[in-house]
Amino acid sequence: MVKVESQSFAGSIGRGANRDDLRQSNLSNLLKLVYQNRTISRSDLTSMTGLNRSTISDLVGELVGLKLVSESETAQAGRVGRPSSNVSIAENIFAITVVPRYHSTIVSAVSMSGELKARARIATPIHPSPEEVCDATEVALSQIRKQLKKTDRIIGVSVAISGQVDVRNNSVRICSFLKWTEVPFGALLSERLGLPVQIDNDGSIACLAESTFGAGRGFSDIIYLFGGTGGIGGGVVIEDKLIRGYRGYAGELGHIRLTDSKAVDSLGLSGTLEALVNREQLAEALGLDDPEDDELASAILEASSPRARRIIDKKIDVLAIGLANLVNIFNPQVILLAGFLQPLFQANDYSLLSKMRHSAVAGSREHVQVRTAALGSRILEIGGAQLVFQDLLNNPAASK
Amino acid sequence: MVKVESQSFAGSIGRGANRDDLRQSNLSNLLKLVYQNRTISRSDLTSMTGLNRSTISDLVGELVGLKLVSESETAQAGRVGRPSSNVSIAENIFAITVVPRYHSTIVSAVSMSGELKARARIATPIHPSPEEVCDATEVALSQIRKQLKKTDRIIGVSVAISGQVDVRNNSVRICSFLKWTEVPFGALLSERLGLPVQIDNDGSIACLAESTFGAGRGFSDIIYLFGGTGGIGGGVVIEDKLIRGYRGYAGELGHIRLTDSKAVDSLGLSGTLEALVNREQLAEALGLDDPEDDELASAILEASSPRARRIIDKKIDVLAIGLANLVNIFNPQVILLAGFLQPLFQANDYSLLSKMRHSAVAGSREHVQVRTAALGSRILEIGGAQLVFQDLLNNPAASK
DNA sequence: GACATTTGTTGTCTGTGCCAACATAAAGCC
DNA sequence: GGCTTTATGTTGGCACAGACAACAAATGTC
Repeated sequence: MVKVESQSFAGSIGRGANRDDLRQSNLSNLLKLVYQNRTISRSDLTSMTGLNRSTISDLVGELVGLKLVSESETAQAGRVGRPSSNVSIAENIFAITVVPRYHSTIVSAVSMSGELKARARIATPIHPSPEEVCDATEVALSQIRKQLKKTDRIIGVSVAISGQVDVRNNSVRICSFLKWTEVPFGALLSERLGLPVQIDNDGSIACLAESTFGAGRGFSDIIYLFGGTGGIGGGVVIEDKLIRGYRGYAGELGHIRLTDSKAVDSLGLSGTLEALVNREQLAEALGLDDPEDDELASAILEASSPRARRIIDKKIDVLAIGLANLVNIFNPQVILLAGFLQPLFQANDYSLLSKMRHSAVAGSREHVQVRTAALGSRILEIGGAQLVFQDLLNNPAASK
Repeated sequence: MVKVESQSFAGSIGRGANRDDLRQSNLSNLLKLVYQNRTISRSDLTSMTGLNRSTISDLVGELVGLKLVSESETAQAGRVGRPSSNVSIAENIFAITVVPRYHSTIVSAVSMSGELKARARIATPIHPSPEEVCDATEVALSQIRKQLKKTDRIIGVSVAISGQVDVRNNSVRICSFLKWTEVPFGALLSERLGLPVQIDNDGSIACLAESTFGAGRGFSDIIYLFGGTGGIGGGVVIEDKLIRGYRGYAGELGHIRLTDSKAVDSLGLSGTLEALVNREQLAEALGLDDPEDDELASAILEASSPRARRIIDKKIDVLAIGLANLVNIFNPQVILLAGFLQPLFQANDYSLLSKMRHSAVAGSREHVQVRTAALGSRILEIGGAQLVFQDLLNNPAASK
């Protein structure tokens, strides 16, 4: 599981730890295991944590008391010995995810058990003001609340921004798509809804989702690259942790300069990955006008005209160099490609891989795998929910 | 302080923590604080850890019992109240650092208190075999042992390799300067000396030193770039932790491709930072033949011929783009430049900074600082020693 | 049905850090 | 100098988290 905040007990130098922290740390670890597996047996918890049976019993009891997990009946049998009881994550704890898009804002309710229980799409102007997004979210939330049960609890809200987000101040630094600059949207929306709000870059959110529940599961060092209409975004996971940098702007992988080309990207930077590999150019080369994602994907895979093939090959070459740079910097286990980068990879994986390896240093290029992302269109909801649950997972006892 | 290994208690999901781990974690934190400050008062330890006075008393007592620290007299006065006693790191615990160079291998003994107590330089061939470096180290070590006292303890050895090191297997993947490929040098030297041996990339070692005791002190997100005869190496610290990647090859910052240039670097990769910004070209442009570091530095700073200035400016431009890429990827607090990159920066810092900012994304470019490195020619000894002490610092009680 | 195997529960124990009270050592004040 | 004030070290008792052992419960095996 990928951790957003390093709360790991006594992690940073200086702070000592007491018995209370010990308890919290163990509770947190246990809850994370249950969250990640949705349902898990107590005996598995025992063996995975290495803690004593009686301790697990005690800890699970506390989590049950906090109504964060529930114990269900044995279920699985067939093995010798007394069957172990199952522990399941609560199904009535919800995160609200907000995704502003063209023409509309999409708000969803995702349970801790991973279910998307309710969804509302509210029309907004093409370049909505912060207030207009707040309005839309408020309306959507009231609609969603009606669909939830009385016992359901909403614990927080996340917003996926396709731009730069200052995660320390919970504010949008710059978002060209929304035409926002320096908007303290976290505080704004939080005051309006009366709920804690976390905003984050969409690439980081998607990376979080993909690394925990998607194709990155089980890997500790991951690079995630997403190609969309807004450009190329992504995220980096190192030792199971999403890197954020000093302010949270880390991971602007699309704006890495690779060549001397004068072509510019969405931020006006020239010769970058995003400037040379983008959706519009591909759509144009394939004769498509504002295609859907899957439409573009099949067009890329089935392209036959020499011009289109040439352009696709060129983009693969540039992507290969971009990936090689990232391989040299991070020595990752796996690179995940999403959005239109996915069909680009599939169109000629051999070429991409061999050219990437050719530009990468010996050690790092040997083990690295390139894969397509596994999560579909709901990825921002999955990642956004995780962002919200993270606090709870890190500090279960505070949820009273 | 920068941690090499994440042992941070309950850090990775799954493993639970018991009271023993709690104690070890607190002991470790305390020892790290003493190590980092060389000498520190008990009251400072209390306030920095947040632990109780009596707990600190107990823990320090245990560290004294382990002979890892010693309590000295009050020393500092002037403030009201009973003066706090000082705790100092042991001065008789040593790390051996091995640095293979042209014509010789340099072996040093560095104490935990940061003192370089003994040093031996043994002549070796230009491209020594692993066995020849082992031989040299063995001879040097016996010389060094004579200079140490009976009570001095050597706890481990580190080797700084100017090449790719698989830190998992403790082996050299490839080192062009030594002409080694796939050499399990850690095991080799360890068997010969009967001491634990850790090998690592010189850039990582230098980064470790600079971030803990040098110009990176106090920063949590650091990029370190070193320019030497072998090319450009470096390291990256994120949230106080040196990134290693899957195998330990991370941080090959010199081999990032920036342009379409056909110039190749030491690994044969074209258009990379190292291919375009290197020592040989600078020396040649300045009319120097195999200059010393300081000689080259002053020549860069005092260059007057138009051709030399033009070449220097060109290199600054390329460096600016390289730094901008790193800024976009990592959103660091500070970038540290060492080796010949240092005078290059000083030659025209305004140009470097403005061009770097021009190619970087808005958020990240605002806070980032560029500084020159603070540690001098002993940096590999300082960092290498830290590598050796890391294990002890992470697990003080095991040192019995 | 007897037995082995695995898991959950309960009571006891150990050890770790906290706390309060006291002792100690300095500075400030008269 | 003697008093108070302030800050620190020390000591004994305490609370509580997790380990451990013994027992109970639930399943499979013969």
